Amino acid sequence: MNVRDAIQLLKEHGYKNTDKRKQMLEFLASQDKYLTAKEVLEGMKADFPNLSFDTIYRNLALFSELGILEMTNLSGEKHFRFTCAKDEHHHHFICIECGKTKQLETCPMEQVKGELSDCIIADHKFEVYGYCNSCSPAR
Amino acid sequence: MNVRDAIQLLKEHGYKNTDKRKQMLEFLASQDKYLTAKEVLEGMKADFPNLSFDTIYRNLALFSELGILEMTNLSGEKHFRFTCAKDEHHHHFICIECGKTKQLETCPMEQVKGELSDCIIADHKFEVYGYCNSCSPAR
DNA sequence: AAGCTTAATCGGAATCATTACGAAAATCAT
DNA sequence: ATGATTTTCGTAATGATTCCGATTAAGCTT
Repeated sequence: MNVRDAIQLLKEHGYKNTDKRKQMLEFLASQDKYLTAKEVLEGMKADFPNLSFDTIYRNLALFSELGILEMTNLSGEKHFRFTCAKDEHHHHFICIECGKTKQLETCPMEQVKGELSDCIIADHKFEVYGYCNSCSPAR
Repeated sequence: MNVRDAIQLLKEHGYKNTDKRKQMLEFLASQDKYLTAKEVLEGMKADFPNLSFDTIYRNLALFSELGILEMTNLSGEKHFRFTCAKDEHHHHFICIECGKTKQLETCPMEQVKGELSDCIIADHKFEVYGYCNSCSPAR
């Protein structure tokens, strides 16, 4: 996924290509981390001083639906990041300090299926939190 | 963990044993699922019609700190459940329909450590969502 | 058992994230 | 350029959670 693909995807689904959407996508693509709606808004203030929260939230939700963004809930707040280049299913390590993320190879679902043979599995969440090599706590 | 142990734990830490705390613990212990603050409040309305949200939230947070409750964030809302009898580290399957939980044996952290040798791991979250055997979707 | 100290609770207001909505502006196909 | 449809703005509404001053209750001391 990249910005061009994302815009193409929007068009294919009948959504319009606006300056704000393009800018949002570019901003999100430039950050290798999960961002809150507020952080996205602030990252765009320079170019669009009157940008509304409605626009941010509506587009974040839309982009997530289309698979352009990945979404997760961190301490009660929605966070979004541009979908990783690697298209396969994956999980993340997330740095508590700087927010940077790292894709993980491990997915425990194959192993867990045996334990849940009597259940219908719909979804799962696996995330690892800690300090990345740049942020090892200096204490 | 059971209600008696929990009350003992409160005392050891200098917290008082109130009727409301006891009732909250009993209610939570009686439910094998994650509950929201509101659900706890409603479960106690019969006995304490004027119970305040402040009391619920304050005690839920306290109980979690002391390890009496397990907490997780489900679609943006805090949910709490009485700590499972099995004291070892574990994760949960959570039924989307009825909310009932099932402990899992699988924990992917041993496997993932190799991938994150350059990071300091502080925490992780693993949850599986789906339909339990009583709730297989009737469609 | 009464008094005292401190913690717990109430009731309601404040905060924060998120969603909703009518009016105005922008996009895209024609 | 025109018109139909989306998108955006500005702001209000909602819902969960936290905060706070005043009141009440627990548990210790005598």
